[in-house]
Parts: sequence; structure tokens; C-alpha cells
Amino acid sequence: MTQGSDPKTDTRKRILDIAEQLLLSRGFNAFSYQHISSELGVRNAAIHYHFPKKSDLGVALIQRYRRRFQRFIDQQAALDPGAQLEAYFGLSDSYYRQHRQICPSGILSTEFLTLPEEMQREAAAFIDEMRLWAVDITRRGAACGQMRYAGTPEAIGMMLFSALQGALQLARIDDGALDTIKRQVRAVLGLPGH
Amino acid sequence: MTQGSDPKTDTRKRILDIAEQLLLSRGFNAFSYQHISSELGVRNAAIHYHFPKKSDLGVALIQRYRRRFQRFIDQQAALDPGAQLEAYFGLSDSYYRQHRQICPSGILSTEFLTLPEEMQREAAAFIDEMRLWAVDITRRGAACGQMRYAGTPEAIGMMLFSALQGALQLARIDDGALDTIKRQVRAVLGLPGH
DNA sequence: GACACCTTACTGACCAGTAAGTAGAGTGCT
DNA sequence: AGCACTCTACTTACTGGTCAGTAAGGTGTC
Repeated sequence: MTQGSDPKTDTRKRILDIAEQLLLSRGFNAFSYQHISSELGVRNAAIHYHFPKKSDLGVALIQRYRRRFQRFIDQQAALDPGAQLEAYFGLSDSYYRQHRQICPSGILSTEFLTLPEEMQREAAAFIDEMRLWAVDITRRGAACGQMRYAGTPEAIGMMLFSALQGALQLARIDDGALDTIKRQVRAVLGLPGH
Repeated sequence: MTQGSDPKTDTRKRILDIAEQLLLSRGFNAFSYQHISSELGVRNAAIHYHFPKKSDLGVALIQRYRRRFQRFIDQQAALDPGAQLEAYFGLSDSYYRQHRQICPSGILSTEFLTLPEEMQREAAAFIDEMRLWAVDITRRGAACGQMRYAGTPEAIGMMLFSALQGALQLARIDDGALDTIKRQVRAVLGLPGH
């Protein structure tokens, strides 16, 4: 009957959840298995049971992000481009509110050169997907007349993505940065609300 | 007469130079005194002689950035805002060309929550100065009619700063990102060259 | 002989990762 | 019902490496 929560234990999931918090606040190099095990109330080796190498944990984290992001895209598929952009802004807000975390692409691209190779591959694929999605929004936004901007959809989509990634990082030093930049991105895209 | 190069040895300076490369490619948490000493051909303790704690080295690095940046501003003071922006773009290019390094503000804001307190203070001041300078460019650019953009000078200045910081990070995964975003920033500011 | 600038030699903390053992839950056989 | 077996999910105990940081000694220069 596998009553209640899970056929397999949920320890694996809880490890991923804690590791995610640590990744987004401290970065991959600056958290250890001890951080996770002490928070979870288990011994260090228990983490190694589920994720033998730290890179296994890292890859699993990114793969989960990719699955989530695909689900996020699918859920927003029916919305118009402007609303999709606002949904993306909402994601950024929730990172920021959660102890000034930054977005995964920000930490992964910043630490990219020090990541194990398997993580680099996964991270590059993930960031590619996000970038393509941003470009898709600006392309459709212009096509349906909702957005009006200078430059190509490709370039403005990448700038929007890049500006938001930077905004979350700067928000750690300057409280207003995220809101300011969100407002400015709307302005640049010719959207209401700035 | 302190002939030639230096009254004090230049070891201190060479340590800072090596540490700077390491900071911009690997981040503060991901480089060690061994990285520096092996590259420099001295023993570990020699680094500790010049910078007793790693945070001393970190603070010295940021202070040097701040001095350099002030000099950079002073040198560009006579140029028009558009040319100042291009000079800033040039800085970003040189980071990228140097083994895909990212800008100091990018690494410092990303690692901010794990930095020692003295470094946090210095980093926050540094990033503030850079942000104010970006805003100053866009403000004067609009005032003299060279730039024409939607939104306030404050917001567009921050977006430009943030987008460029993100662009250098994304360029580690996507080779064209930096050029694309530079071109788009010009377009958004109503400048020629896109 | 004082000082700047190193060296050798060390400490203790933390790190990822491993090996071997164990408790408990399920499963199948008699 | 009782017992053996197996598997999952841990535990304790450990290794070897890396880390920042320190103490004490040496060497050359003014």
C-alpha cells in the first residue's frame, strides 16, 4: 500500500531541497556534505549513500531544475508573452525573498570554470534552454504587437535574461536593484507598468 | 636611491596580480594560498607574511580595484558619455579575452554571502561606486541628447550595469553573448553601432 | 644589530570519499 | 508461526588530502 508519503524514503528529496538552498545562497564550492547532514539530522555518510560524489548531487540538482523549468514553460504556454515575462519576474522575486538567493544560472555560470565536467555539460544545457525561452518570449511579443523594442528579438531576449541574472546578484548589495531593473526591462520592451 | 623598480619588493604586487587572476576565474572561495605560492615559486608562508589572513588579501584586492576604477573614471572624464560607455565595454572585453574572466562586481556579489565581513564592506562600497558611475553616464547621455531611452537614467544605468555583469558570466557558456548584449545595450540607449 | 623577507616545520580544522557493520522491513519457504 | 534471506537505509570509524594560519629560525642588507 506504500501508505502516505512515498514508496522510497523522502530523504533523497530532502537532501536535494537543502542542497538547493545552499547552492543558491553559498554556491557549489562553498557548501559541504556536513552542511546538509547537520541540517538533516543524519550522518555524513548517509548523504554519500544517496549521492556518492558531490558531482552526482550537483548533476541531480541541475537535472531537477531542468525538469521544473520545462514544467514551468508548459504551464505558461497558454499565456501571452507579457504575462509569461511577469511569471518569470515572479520567479526572480521568490528567489530574492528567500534569503537573497540568486538564480541557478547565475551561480552556475559564475562558478562554471571550477565545476566538474558532468556538471558543466548539464549546466550549459540548462542555461541554453533558459536563454532560448527568453528569446522566444521577446520574439512572440514583437510578432503579436504586444512588445515594441529596438534591436533583434535574439539580442533583447538575451539582454533581458542577462540583466535579470545580474539584478538578483546586485540585489544582495542594493535592496532596490531587482525592482528597478524589472521596471526598466518593461520600459525597454514597451510594456505597461513602469 | 631605491634603484629601478621598487623601494619595497614587488612580491606583494605579484601576489596581488596572481590572486586577481584567480579571483576572476575561480572566485574567492575556490582559490587557495597554494595556488598563489606555487605559481609565484615561493613557499606558502611567504604569502602569509604579506597578507596574514586570506581576508587581508581579499580586502587589498578590492581596494586596488577601487583605486584603479577611480583612475579609470578620471582618465575618461573629458570624453562624452557615449565614448565613456565604449571604454567600459572595452574593459569587459578585456576580462573576457583573458581566459573568460568575469568582472569583479560579478564575483563579489555572487559570493557576497560567504565573504568575510571586512570584504563585504569593501565590496559593497566598490559596487556602489560602479553603479553610480553607470547611472552618471546615462544621466549625462540623456542630458546632452546623445542618448535617448525609455525610463529613468537611474533605472537604465542599473540595467546596463547589470546586463553587462550577466553578459560576462553567460559568455562562459555562450561565446556570442557579450557582443550581442553590448550591441543591444547600444540599441536601447539610442546609440549608433548596432 | 636591527629589520625585511623569506624558509622549514608544524597544528588543527575541514573536506570528499570509503569500508564495514547494523537495524528493520519485507519476502519466501517450510 | 517460525526462520532464513535479502535489500534499503542508514551508522561508526576511518583515510588521505587540502586548507588557513602560526612559530621559530635563517639570510642578506642597511
